[in-house]
Amino acid sequence: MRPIKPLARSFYQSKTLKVAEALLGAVLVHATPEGTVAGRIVECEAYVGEDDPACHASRGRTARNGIMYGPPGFSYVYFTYGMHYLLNAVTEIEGFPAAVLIRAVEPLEGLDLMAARRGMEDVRLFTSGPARLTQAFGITTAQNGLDMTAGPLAIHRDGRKREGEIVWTGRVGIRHGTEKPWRCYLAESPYVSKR
DNA sequence: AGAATGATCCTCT
DNA sequence: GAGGATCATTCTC
Repeated sequence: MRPIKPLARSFYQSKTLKVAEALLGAVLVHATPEGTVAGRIVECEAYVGEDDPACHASRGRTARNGIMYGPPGFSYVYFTYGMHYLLNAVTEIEGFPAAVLIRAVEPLEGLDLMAARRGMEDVRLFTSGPARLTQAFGITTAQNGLDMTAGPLAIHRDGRKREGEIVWTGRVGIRHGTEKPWRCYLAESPYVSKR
């Protein structure tokens, strides 16, 4: 009943800010042998090109950030703080490094599996943060570089009309580039990460 | 307020 | 190659 068709590559091959806003309300799905989990995206951030000081590509292409230089619609998953994985969707044309960080989703399917992976029962804390959601979804660097227009990790358009107001603020958890209002979220959602 | 915890990258040899 | 700073965070104290 859920979303059937993943968002196409053309959706991602667009201005990153536009993609970030359009992803609000879309549904992230991850199918694994353990089961399938799904959640509605309620918070995103844009990281745009080598001139964006907060973007991993700000110091040029490396082995780690190479995925962002590739074609749009692929996953960019990286490990940070010695314990956390963060999920991005690559945007814009091939050769231009940019991506949208998925910061929070509203749990829709696979709640039991999310609880098991998170080791807690509070639904509000399952996916309300970029590292929380990757843990709940079972996403690690094993999922880096996957084509999200097809396959086990994908983002689907939600059939429903998007409800609620969209808010833009500065990005969270970065040192440089905090003045750019490139974080967007659904104002009414209780699953937005704090701050 | 600070610890946890390790991959990555920069700056030297 | 080795050493050290830096981290798109979360949880607990």
